[in-house]
Amino acid sequence: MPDGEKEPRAATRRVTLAEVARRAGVSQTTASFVLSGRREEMRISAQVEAKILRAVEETGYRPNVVSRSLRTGSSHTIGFVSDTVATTPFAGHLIWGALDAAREQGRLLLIAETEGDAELETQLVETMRDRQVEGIVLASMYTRWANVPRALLGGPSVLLNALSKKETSVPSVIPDEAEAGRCAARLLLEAGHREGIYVVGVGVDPVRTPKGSVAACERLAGIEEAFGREGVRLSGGAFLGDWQPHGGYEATRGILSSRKQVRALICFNDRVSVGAYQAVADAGLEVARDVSVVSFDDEPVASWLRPGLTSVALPHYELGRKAIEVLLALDGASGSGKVHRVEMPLRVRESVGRSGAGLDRPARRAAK
Amino acid sequence: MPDGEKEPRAATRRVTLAEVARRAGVSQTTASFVLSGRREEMRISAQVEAKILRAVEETGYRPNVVSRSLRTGSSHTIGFVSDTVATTPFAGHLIWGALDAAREQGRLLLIAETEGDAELETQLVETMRDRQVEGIVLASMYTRWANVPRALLGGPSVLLNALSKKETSVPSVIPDEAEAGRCAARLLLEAGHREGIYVVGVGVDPVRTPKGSVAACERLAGIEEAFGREGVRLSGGAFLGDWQPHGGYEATRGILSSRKQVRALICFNDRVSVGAYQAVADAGLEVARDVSVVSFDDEPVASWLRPGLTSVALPHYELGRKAIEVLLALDGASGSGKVHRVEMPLRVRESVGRSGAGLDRPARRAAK
DNA sequence: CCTGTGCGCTAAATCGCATTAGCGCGCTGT
DNA sequence: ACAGCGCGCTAATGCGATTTAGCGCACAGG
Repeated sequence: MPDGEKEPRAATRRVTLAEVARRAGVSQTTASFVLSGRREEMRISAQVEAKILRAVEETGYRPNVVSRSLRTGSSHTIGFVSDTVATTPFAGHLIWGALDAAREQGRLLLIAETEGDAELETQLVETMRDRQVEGIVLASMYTRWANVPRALLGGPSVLLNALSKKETSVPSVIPDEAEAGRCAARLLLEAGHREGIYVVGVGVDPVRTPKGSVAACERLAGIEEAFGREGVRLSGGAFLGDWQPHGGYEATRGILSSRKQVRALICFNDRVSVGAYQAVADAGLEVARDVSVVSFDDEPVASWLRPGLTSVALPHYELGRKAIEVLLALDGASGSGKVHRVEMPLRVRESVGRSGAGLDRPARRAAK
Repeated sequence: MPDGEKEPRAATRRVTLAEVARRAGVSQTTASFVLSGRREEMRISAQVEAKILRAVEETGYRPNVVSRSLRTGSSHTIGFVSDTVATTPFAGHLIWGALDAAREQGRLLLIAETEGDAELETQLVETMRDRQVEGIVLASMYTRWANVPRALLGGPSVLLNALSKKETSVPSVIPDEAEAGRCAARLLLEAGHREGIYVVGVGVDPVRTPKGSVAACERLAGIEEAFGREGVRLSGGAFLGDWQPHGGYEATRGILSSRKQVRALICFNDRVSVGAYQAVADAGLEVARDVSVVSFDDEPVASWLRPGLTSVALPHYELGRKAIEVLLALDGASGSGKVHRVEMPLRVRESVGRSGAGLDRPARRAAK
């Protein structure tokens, strides 16, 4: 056999199964059976198989997935509808995970974005069903409570990073925010912190959290639970409508100036932490030595800060994967509203110091 | 008419065009013509049209796109294949723009990711063609030279954020990096800077740029062109293999310690700038007052830094849009390798100060 | 009265594959 | 010798739309 000569195959008409069959001198049926791996089952001889495979090779035949989908009713495609893939940049990892899981199972993803528009959401879900998707993942970019649009009930679906407000049969995949809160609290406890601990992002005097944010509520609950178990109480908190650096800066400045002792901050995301770092520096203090900081999300910026920011990571990649896995495992009436929680791993860096490391420790005994 | 009672339509079998036709008492053909807006052309009476539309309304008919695709050969779907959507988080805006442009033209996006694997790339492109996509956008997450995989030639396609190494018929959409370089340089010139200007990210003594990076080459070329026109020369540069904060920090530290006067830094991306800020602070200097900084990309972090980082933005959203527009405007043999450049807008913040603002200006006269 | 023409609609083929039902052949058993 | 039974394969149908070819009817013209 000579060296495989490869001409740049022109954009010519595609080869069909019928042509392959004709070339191999068999029926289309036989070719179909062989190519779908049902040779044994259909007792097609090995010779015939060889002829068909050769014809496939020679013609460069590729099955037309559209046609197959029409016949079988499923397109090996999954719809991924999100409110905002792009506006929350690093949540692209949700898609990444979903993409990987889908590819492993021979699926592609059809994606669309609603930008929070409910009508558009319904429309897009229907457009996807029109394309015979096997199922739909409805993703939110931050963990929140959402309404399940009716259109979603027309077939298999999964909520990603969202919980239904009402009872529903649609399963959810979300990060385990409560455990993340406990994890952050335990970390501070282990470093010896028992007082002068503030949360930045949510209020505690009257509990106050950004609207609809599951993350805020569950993280706070987790934090208070873990502290409560050790008899420790938060010294205060600062509510923020959105968790951006500027708000974090102002809030932290407020905390640092008006209270007595500030030993640790639990910032509700990394952007807030960025602001907190700036405020700590402005106050002539040093993160870790004077004020410990724990954060959530683990965005890239967490590793860019100095000292490196210890953060409980949002497992976006894993969430994306899990959503696809749950979706594809769904059959019929199963699923039934189950909530799958994915662990949020702790990324330890240098922003937490031992209690009293930077100052003498007058308050240590006073605790409890 | 009573209030529209809405029962949660069960996941029942879909209504087909045949059923609609039967219900309206007309042939499938007629129904098809009406629904595809060819009523006038086919001289279908208005009454018949009304009957059909009513039947559609009553049954909630939605056309099966798969079937239509089989017949027409196109699925109103565009393939979007990227090397890494997710690893470079904020480039998700590429997808965002593409998504918007596609939706405006009634298309959905089928996406996949190669993670740089050429074989996988070919495979995915073929998988998409198997699904009868109208065309394929092959996107790169940073502007670079790339090989056009053969599979791409099997139909319409566009390179996004990438240039072909060889002559090709595939058009490209990329940011106008050279103009961005000129823009950054002009900004410094306007602020009175004429010396003590360093680039961070690429070398200048022997020119040295990260492998395959169009951005690095063209930005540098633009910078030198704009400066050259005014008789200004770069005082030096620091090559970095990858543009991350740590490298930026080290490089800037080197520049600040070993040279005489450092008045301005042109950092080749925002991450490098993050490191540069830290190094400037460590040296007891202040950004803008002592050392001006201009950057590229305009990632979110640019606005988080203090003082805010002036940066020439990568127009990801616009790039994504443009790619889809170019793709859909492609017909047949047109396109033919045209390179579309999208303007990179300047985002002015506070990191550039007037030359000599922070010190007395002994060197000012010496220039030229 | 017959033919021709245009109007308004329909029958039927088609897209490419999966799948059900069944065909012809050779072998076995009585 | 003939029925019965697998074996190895094929004919034909259907998925749900689009589209080509053409049908019947009413009306006009000769």
